[in-house]
Amino acid sequence: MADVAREAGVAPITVSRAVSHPSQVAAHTLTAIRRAIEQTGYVRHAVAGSLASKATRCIGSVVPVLSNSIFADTLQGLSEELEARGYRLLIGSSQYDPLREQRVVEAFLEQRVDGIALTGTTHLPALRAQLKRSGTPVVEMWNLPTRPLDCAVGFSNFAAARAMVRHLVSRGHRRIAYIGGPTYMNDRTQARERGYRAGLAEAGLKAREAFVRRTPFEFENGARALSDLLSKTPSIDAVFAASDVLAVGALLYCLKSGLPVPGRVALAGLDGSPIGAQLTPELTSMRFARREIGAHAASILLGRIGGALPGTVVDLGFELLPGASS
Amino acid sequence: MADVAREAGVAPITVSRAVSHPSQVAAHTLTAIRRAIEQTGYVRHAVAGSLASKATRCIGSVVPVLSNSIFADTLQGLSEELEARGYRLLIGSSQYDPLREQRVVEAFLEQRVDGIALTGTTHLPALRAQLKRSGTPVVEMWNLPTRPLDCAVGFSNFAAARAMVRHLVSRGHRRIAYIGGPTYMNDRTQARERGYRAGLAEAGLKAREAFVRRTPFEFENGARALSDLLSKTPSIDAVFAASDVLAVGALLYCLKSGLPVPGRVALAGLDGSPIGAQLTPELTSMRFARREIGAHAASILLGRIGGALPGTVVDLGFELLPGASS
DNA sequence: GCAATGGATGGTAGCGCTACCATATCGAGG
DNA sequence: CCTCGATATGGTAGCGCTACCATCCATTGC
Repeated sequence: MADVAREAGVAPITVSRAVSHPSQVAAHTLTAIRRAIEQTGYVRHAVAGSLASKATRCIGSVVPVLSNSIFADTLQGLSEELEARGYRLLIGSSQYDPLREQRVVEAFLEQRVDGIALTGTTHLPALRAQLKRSGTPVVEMWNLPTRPLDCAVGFSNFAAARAMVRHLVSRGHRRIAYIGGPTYMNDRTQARERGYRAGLAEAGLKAREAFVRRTPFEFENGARALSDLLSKTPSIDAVFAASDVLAVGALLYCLKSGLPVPGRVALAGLDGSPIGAQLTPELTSMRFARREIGAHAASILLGRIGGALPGTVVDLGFELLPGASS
Repeated sequence: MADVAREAGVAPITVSRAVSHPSQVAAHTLTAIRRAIEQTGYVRHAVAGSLASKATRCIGSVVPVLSNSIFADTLQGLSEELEARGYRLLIGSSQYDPLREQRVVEAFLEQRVDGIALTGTTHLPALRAQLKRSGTPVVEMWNLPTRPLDCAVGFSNFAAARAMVRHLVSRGHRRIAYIGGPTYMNDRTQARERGYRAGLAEAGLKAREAFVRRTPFEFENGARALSDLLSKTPSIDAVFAASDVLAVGALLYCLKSGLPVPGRVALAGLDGSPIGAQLTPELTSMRFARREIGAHAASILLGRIGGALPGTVVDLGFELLPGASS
């Protein structure tokens, strides 16, 4: 930077301003500095800048996994919105493990990110304490917390699951089984399972533990769970899979086995994934505002960085996508 | 840090060592410092550390998109390997736009990442120059460059595509159409298309432009392209889709339309995506070492940071996954 | 015509850490 | 007993930038 300043015939501080706050520098000075930067091949040292300004212009985000495209859409929304405002996005994955989540967040705090976006509302108490102590703005995504850490944006996983069960009931199904993800430290999955039970209760149906399967989010597991349900409890007439990965796996299993859907068993998912819409029969699912969750999360964080108060909770709702599978 | 030092009764530099190079500090001192850190709630300031040590222990990576799980696997491999060695991964997406790739890399260089992992071997000349000038270790992934920027790890997209055409020919298909991605600044897609033509030429078949479709990687586009091919050139007996997203879209279109596969038209993809294996008929595809590409990229970069010379190029090959769709 | 105003630029100090060298301490060996 | 080397700890300087205040000049209003 000293080189650039010498080359342009100005003080280093003016170069700094030309790079970071161009509006505060006269047009001709700016031109001279830009040429000098070009000539010297200067690359701004963001690390030094962050240290001096006490702001990194980076936001850290934790998602369970990258391989599930539902979170990819949210990250895309986050990233685009942040980039437009001159911020960068750091991404970490927790692999659905709260301890890994904590470690990723600790690394973010060491990097002094200006804000953090977490997936879900269940976090280790130690992590909650660390976040509070650090004073870093935080937004929880993909569910509505009863007690937000700071801010949140998402939808009610409980209500979405209940609505899907209502839909299945309205289609005349009564013996509705459930395939969902593991519930340990996963508020979204827990809420969906509770929504399933609530939907049954509402319709005067009783929830049977024999109708419930919990398994990691992989196509094969959806297929395996359905096959198991059909053999152990053949009386079922519908399956609600609380994730499209599992639902698609189940549906493909039916197609492979020649089981009519919804003739033998009706199927419904959640998440509104693109692949479900391509299948025959089209998978009944639930659309969530995946991209918008990210975009809103970005806005909320930037607002908080700009001085807005914590406590914002945004509900983006959901939309039923009825398909021929139910 | 000064607080911690006072609390533990040592000099700040000893605290620094306790955090960064614990082996150089006596056991009892370490214990005292650890307790002091606990008590004061000290969080290491990685930004200041990076400035002083001239090393950020961060690697930047650019992928075309996050929503395609094939790159997610590579990122997972990268991330795990890096974490195990105390490095962190920054992720940026180019959206298949070389200008965006350049901007993402520029941001990485400003952050002074210790290494960069790029997807593909086609980059804007300005970017190549910037990377050379910066001296940052770089590894190109997912293809074998004729002229590597620095190091590379991947496989021959050309040979993989040609092998798939050979497979289709061996199954008796002669009028083989092609559905691939847009070729602009995308070396993988270009190589696959060349592989397709080479495979045809080898078998004494001539490549017809009317048999070729180029379209962005979305399920719907695979379906649309196949439908278009079947109506405009109904004589085709096989389609090679140079990406599983397009191939799955095409296969689902056949299932929906009641077209027998491979009876009416045989189908083959590339990428070995999990969904293709779940379909009926199972999609013929090609497995690439997606995770290993990332893991190797990490090793190579860390080697370069440790002083290894540039020029390493690793070919991880590919494996044909014959399915019932061809 | 002169103070008041505002825009452009510069000097200085310091962000929090670590590299480098210096120093202190201890036990082993001659 | 003294030297030597190994291990543990400390002092100092500086990484490259920006916040803060000061300065300077041109313009404006009365």
